[in-house]
This record gives sequence, C-alpha cells and structure tokens, in this order.
Amino acid sequence: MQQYDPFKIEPKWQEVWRDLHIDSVTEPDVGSVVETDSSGSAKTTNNKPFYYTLEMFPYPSGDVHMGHVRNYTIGDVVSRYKRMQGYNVLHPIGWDSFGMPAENAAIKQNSTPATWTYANIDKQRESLKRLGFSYDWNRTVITSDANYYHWGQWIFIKLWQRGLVERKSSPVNWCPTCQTVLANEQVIDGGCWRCHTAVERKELEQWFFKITEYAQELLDDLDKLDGWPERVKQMQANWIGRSTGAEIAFTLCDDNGEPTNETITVFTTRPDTLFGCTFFLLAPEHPLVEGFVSGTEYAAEVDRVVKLASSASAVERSKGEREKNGAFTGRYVINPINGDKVPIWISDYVMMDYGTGAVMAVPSGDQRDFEFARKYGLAIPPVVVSKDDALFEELKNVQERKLNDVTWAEAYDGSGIMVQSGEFTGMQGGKDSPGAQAVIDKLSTSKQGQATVNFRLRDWLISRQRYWGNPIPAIYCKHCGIVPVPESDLPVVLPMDVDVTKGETLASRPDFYEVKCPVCGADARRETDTMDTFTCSSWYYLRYTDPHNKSLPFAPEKVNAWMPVDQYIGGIEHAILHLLYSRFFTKALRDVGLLNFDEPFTNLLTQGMVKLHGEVMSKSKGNVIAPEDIIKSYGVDALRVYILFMAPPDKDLDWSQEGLEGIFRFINRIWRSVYDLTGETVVDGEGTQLSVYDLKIDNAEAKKRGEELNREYHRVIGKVTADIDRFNFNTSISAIMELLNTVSAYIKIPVSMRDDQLAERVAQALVLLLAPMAPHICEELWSEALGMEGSVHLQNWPEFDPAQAIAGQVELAVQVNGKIKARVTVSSEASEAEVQSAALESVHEFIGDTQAKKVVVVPKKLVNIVV
RNA sequence: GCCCGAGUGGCGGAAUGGCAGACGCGGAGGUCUCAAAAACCUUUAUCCUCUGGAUGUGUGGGUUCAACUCCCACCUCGGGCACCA
Repeated sequence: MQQYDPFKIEPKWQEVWRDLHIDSVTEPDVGSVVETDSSGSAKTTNNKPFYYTLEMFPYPSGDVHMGHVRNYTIGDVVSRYKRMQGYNVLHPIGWDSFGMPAENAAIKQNSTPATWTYANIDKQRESLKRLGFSYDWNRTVITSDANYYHWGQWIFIKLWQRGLVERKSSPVNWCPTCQTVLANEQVIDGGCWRCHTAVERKELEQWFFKITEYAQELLDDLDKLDGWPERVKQMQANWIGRSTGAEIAFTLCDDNGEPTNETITVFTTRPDTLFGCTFFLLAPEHPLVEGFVSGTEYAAEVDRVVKLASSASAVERSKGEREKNGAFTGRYVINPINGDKVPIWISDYVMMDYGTGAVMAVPSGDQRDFEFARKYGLAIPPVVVSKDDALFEELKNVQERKLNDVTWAEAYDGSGIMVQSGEFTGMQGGKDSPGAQAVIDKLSTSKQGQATVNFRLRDWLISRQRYWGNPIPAIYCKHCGIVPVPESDLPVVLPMDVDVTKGETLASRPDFYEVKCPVCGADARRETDTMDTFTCSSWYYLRYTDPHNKSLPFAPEKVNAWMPVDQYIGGIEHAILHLLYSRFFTKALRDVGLLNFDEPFTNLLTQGMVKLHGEVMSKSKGNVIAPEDIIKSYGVDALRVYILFMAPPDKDLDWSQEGLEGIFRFINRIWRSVYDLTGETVVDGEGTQLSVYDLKIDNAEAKKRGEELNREYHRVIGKVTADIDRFNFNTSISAIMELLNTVSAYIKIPVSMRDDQLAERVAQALVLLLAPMAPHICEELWSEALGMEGSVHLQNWPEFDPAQAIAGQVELAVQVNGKIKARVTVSSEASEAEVQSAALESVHEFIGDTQAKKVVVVPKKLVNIVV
C-alpha cells in the first residue's frame, strides 16, 4: 500500500458524502415525538434522541480564518461524535450577512454591498466544504435573504404588538465615522465597537426593544445555565447590574426657600445613611436645572459646569481620576427623614441615565460625595461608623447631630452602627441592612419612600441610519401616527440598487419611502432606518429548525422539538452582545406564544483565540496564517487534529508550524499502523517497505504484547469517550497516540505470531475514535484498509469493558511518611492485607522493625506507611 | 474600587486530594544509508559529593497519612464592570 496522501482521499470522500447526503439531519417527524428521555430530550419514533449542535455563524468578510476553523472543527467533532452515539443530530450553518463592513467594502470597490457579501459567502461556503464539516447544507440561513429578513420584520411587529418596541427620544451613542447610532452594548471603552471612533452623546428619537422589561428574568435565569462558563454569566450579571435600595422623595423648596408640593425622587442603595445627607445633586443635563437658575445669580456658574460636562467625551468621563465639578443652584430640598433643608447642586459625576438623574449626597458614606464636600466646603457628618472606628465610643448613643465633620481621609462605605440618626441610632447600617430596611419602612408610611430595584441595563437601541440592514417595517402617517406595515405587505424589500458609493441610504429613495398609510390611505412616509444586525443574529438558531417555512418564522412544534440548542460554540467576544440579545429574543418570543422554553442555549463553550507569537492574527498586522495554505501542504485532517490537539478549546492557542508537523507525522503513523495491523505493508515513494519486524520476539513476548494491547484498547476507548464528553479534545488525541504507541510495539511482531482478531479490533477502534476529528483518512481506512461496509461516520461509537483495562499485575508506589521509597508489584486482585504486607516488606530496609502507626492503601495506586 | 479567570520543564500542555511533568514539539545519542531525507530505537525537570540523594507546580502559611488540586493571606498576568449613587 502507498503512503498517506490527503490530496487524493479528501476530495474523493467529500464527493461521496455529498452524494449520499450523509450530513443531512433526518427531519424529525415532529408530529410523532413519542417520549422524552431522562435528560428531557425529545425522541422521534425511530427512538433517536435529538441533539442540536450550533456554532456561531460567520460574518462573510473575506474567506474563513483560523478562528473559524477552530470554532467549526469543535462543533463538527461534537456533531459527528453524537451521531455515532445514536443521536439525531442537527448541525446547521448560515451567514450573518447584513452590516457595515459590506457598505464600506462596496464603497472601496465601487460595487454594491450585496455583490461583495454574496461573493464572500460563496467563497466561505467552498472553504467550509473543503474543511469537511458535516453541515446540513439544506438548512442554510442567510440573514440578508428576503425569505429570512421577512420573518425578522414579522417578529418586530409581534414584539411591537406586545409592547416591547418603543420609539422614544433619549440620549444615545452616535458614531460619527459610521454615521449611525449604537446600542450601549456596542460602545467599548467609549468607542464604537467596530471602528473604535469615540462615540458622541446625542439626544435623538430612535427605536428600542424593551429588554429592560426582562432584566430581572435575564439575571435570575443565569442560575439555570449550569452548562455556561462562570465568566460569561458573571459578565452578563455585571452588565445587567442589579442594585437593591430605595426611592426616596425629597420635597422641593421654591425660590424663597419655602416647601412646595413638588418632590424630586432619588435612588439610593444606602437609605440607612439618609441622616448624613447634607446636599443634593442633579445631573448637569437634568431637565429641572434650567428652570431653577435662569435669571438668577447662580445661572452663570451652573452654565459653566453644564458646558464643562457636555464637552467631556464619554472616553474622558470614563477614564482615570476625575476632578469633580459642581455648582449650587440656589434651591433647596427637604430631607424627609429629619426635615433638614439641604442645598441642590449640580455635578458632572451624576449620570442622567442611571437611577433618576438625582442623588442624595452622603459625604461620610460615599467617596465621590466626600471629595465633592471637601472641595466645596460642605458638612460631612458621620452616620454609619465601624465599631473599630475611633468615633464609635464617642457617638454610639448620640441621636442628634453633634459632630458635623470627620477627620477621616476618605468616606466609610462599609457596614457599621448607625449614629447621629435619631431613633435609628444604634441599629446595624450597611447595604441591605436592618437599618436600611427600617428607614424605608418609616418613609413608606408617609409615602416618601419605598424599596426598589435599579438596573444598569438600558433598553436596546435597534435602529440604524444605514442601508445594508433589515428595513424597519413602520410607516409614519400624519393622521394615524406611527403604524406597523401590515403582515400581508411583508417583507419590506430592501432595494438592491441603492448606490452606497454616492452616500445613498433608504432616506435618499422616495420610491422606497413614499407610501400610503395602511390605515387611512393618506400619503405617508415609510421608516428608512434599518435594524441593528444583532436583531438578525438573535433568532437565526430558531430558523434552522424550520428554514423553509413560508408562513411563519418557524413552526412551534419544530422549534420546540429541537430547541434549546444542546451545545453552542463560539467566541468570548459575544459574551454580552449576542448572547444577551438572543436570551431576550427567546423570552420575548415565548411570551408572544411562539415557543415554550426559557433559554436558547443549554450548554455554551467559549473557544479561545488562535494567535501567532502571542498576538491576535489580523490583516493589518500582516501575521495571518491562512487555513488554505496549511491545507495545501498538510491536508484538512492534519489541520483539524492539530487545532484540537494544541490547547484545550477554551484557551487561546499559539500557532506553531513544528507542532503541526508532529500531527502530520501522527496521521501518517495512523495510516501505516492500521494497514500494518491488517497485515498489509505500506511502502514509501521509492517502494521501500516501512514495516520493521523484530525477529527476536518469541511467542511469550508476542502474548505479553497482545495482552498489553488489549488492555490499552479498552482503557483508551474509555478515556477518549470521557474526554470528548468534557470537550478535552487535546487529551483525547493524546490517548489515541498512546494506543498508537502500543500498536507500534505490537506490529513489530511478525505477522504469523499475531492475534488477528485483536489486531482487527484495535485497527477498527483507532479509526472509529479518530473519525470525528479526522473524518477523511478514517473513512478511507474504514473502507479500504479494513474493508468495511458503509460510512465510518454512521457506525456506532466503540464500546469497552473497564474490567479489561486493568492489568493482572499492578505496580504500586510505596511511600513512607508520604515519600516514595519503593515499588511493589502485586496482583490487581490482591486483598488489602496482602498489599499491606508486601508494601511493609519492600520498605523494611528503611524502617527496620519500627511499627507502622498507620497504613493507607489506595487500591491499584499506592501505599503510604506512617511511622 | 468591585467581580471573574489563570500562573506547572526549553515550548504547547497532562494529572476525581493518591507515583507531578501523560501526549506532542524541540534537543541529544543511535540504527538504516555512499550520503541525506523519511522511518525506527534510546534519552531528555533541576541540582548534588551521581549504582545514590536532595529539590521542585507564582510566594508565604494552614488542613491532611498524602496538596498542582482544599482553606487563608499575598504577588503577577489576562478579562468584565465602573464617577452606577
């Protein structure tokens, strides 16, 4: 037999698989889902449980890169492995094809976004096929196809009808480079997530999805996601940012300092510190500020601070130590707990879009308020002190305010005892403390306060002033207001002839936006904004379950049968954006009545990046290793196995050419060894025989090697199975290498002295175990070397007997006081007493006749003798 | 500041509390060859007074018969959030 040649066998089998439709999922007969197994998975009448593997679909910007190869190889291994284990596996692929890069590329190439996008999709599709991924190509979803975005518009309208869509004016993030607004999640370090330009804040009327209505559930359900990495859940929890506390209403005084009927409400997490509130703060852009100061002596200074705040970019405001600027407005509010009249200031450290835009300042308990008070000479009375604090003894029973200032260098925001706090003095204060609760209770009797929860999460801004996206199906009518496009008129088709090279958008196209009102028939204007591309990627995994449906985005019975996704695989960069939005979509569509589960992805694997010399590969750095070039030299199987072998999947991987050659050698050895096990000899290009027999081997030695091989056979099947279950692909490949090393010793035995049945069994196991990772060579060996019928990928995963993985004789380490002093070989069935006496015997020279205090026996591993 | 992760040979990395360094890369030596490549075999944590012994998983403590693994404190690196009241 000739040596391994990937370039002959890889195209050959890819063609065979395509013609056999080997990768298409058996469409579940959803009407006849008969039972659910113990894990809750649905089963079809053929009794195969469903398994849905999904990898994050690519954005078609150029050809596939190493990150894709890694992502999709992991998914492919899981899919093939699960299929061999008897699951009905859904493993689809598609393209997330709307978005800015297509517009930029079109401008650069004097073309259209569609031309560029679809050319890249074709290129990527070919590459994915060349990589041998087992996708069900009949289920491809492309988000820029009208038969997909149609249903995105339909879902938009369903959410609108349910009150989850809102058009409102609010301060939003504007990217001056991309010429569009951005969602909060798309602002990274104060810059645009795509082009890094510093974003500007603008007050604009835009479309929002009310994701905040699900803030609590999105947070709570993170606890259900046992199959998600802790770090992703933590990031989402941080982003949602739940704070418990209270809303407290302060009565506003008029310009003569007399109480009015109006109140201003603040949010605080520390109602227990209310007695220490000595001033009150409004955000510079707070709507009340202008009315307070206009025409007064305070107007000039307030105006100066407002201008100072608005000129600071988001980047500056979010970096480093900030000098706190403020100005007195001339007005006062009444502290509801003690009737104190406290001055209203404005300050740039108060954010209009968190809480109520107003803050009760407690300088002794909050570092920012403390700094502000020091700068402007405001009082800092202590109200919660630690028992260890020097002030504790002095103030512990003091109810009225005696001490108006502290000598502390900084505020104390920990828990402690309430002092100078009237009837609450002596109570435990702190976040969510009894004292805090008592203050809330007291205020709530007079309706001046109530317990409440605040979230950091903002509503999702989904409108974009860009052409290459899904048109928002809304119409503005002078008489009827904003009305949805009727379902029967969907999809609102994105015209293909908008010339982005001339800066055109939908807003430059009267033939697009001039429409009749669907309600009253009057002349009306169609919305020309498109949806954020993340709306498209928030439900594509649902469409895969029913991709050709012409009357619904998906049939509920199909989506409910397949979903949730059993295993989702993708990059950590989507920890917040895509994964949070998808969770929101799932919950919202559940409430619309389209599906019956709460979370879209049961298990999540966030794969690490592929780097070169510790740096991210990028075109601009010129350090890209193209998968195509690797495939040309080593073939697809070597690339796949290499990328799995070099690091655990969730860790970053540093590319090394030497490592790859090692894997290529391994695959060549598999080839030779499988043929050798069948008794056939592999020859190299010059016809030299590559098998070397060791003629010194006698029958006893052959028997010994056979026993060893049988043991490794059982042990390695067990190990590979367990490792793939845990996604430890690197160690599962190591285990196959170990089996191969044992095989190498076995095939030194001249053919006439071998156990043919054992050899055949081992050869089959090698091929079956490696098949999910190196599908082409294994298919070739299965049919050509082993002469088996049918595809290796449709075989059952090999079984093993744990009992046979154990040697008859085992070597134990013998420790004395935890240090290894000797080794003994005992029968694996030896009793503990036998093991003990053998162990004691072996260390006699070290311990003499000293009595052992204690002997610990770990079966088949070691013995520890304590003297 | 708050919250997560991670620190193991020359390198990538293995180890349910039970023989640290599996497996691979790289290195050294050898077989085959006129020679080389390929292949195969042996060897490869560090140190020492070297048929043996000591040390060793970021640092310092602790729990345990036994700790890379568990606990406490700290250091370094990576990531998320952050004038969030």
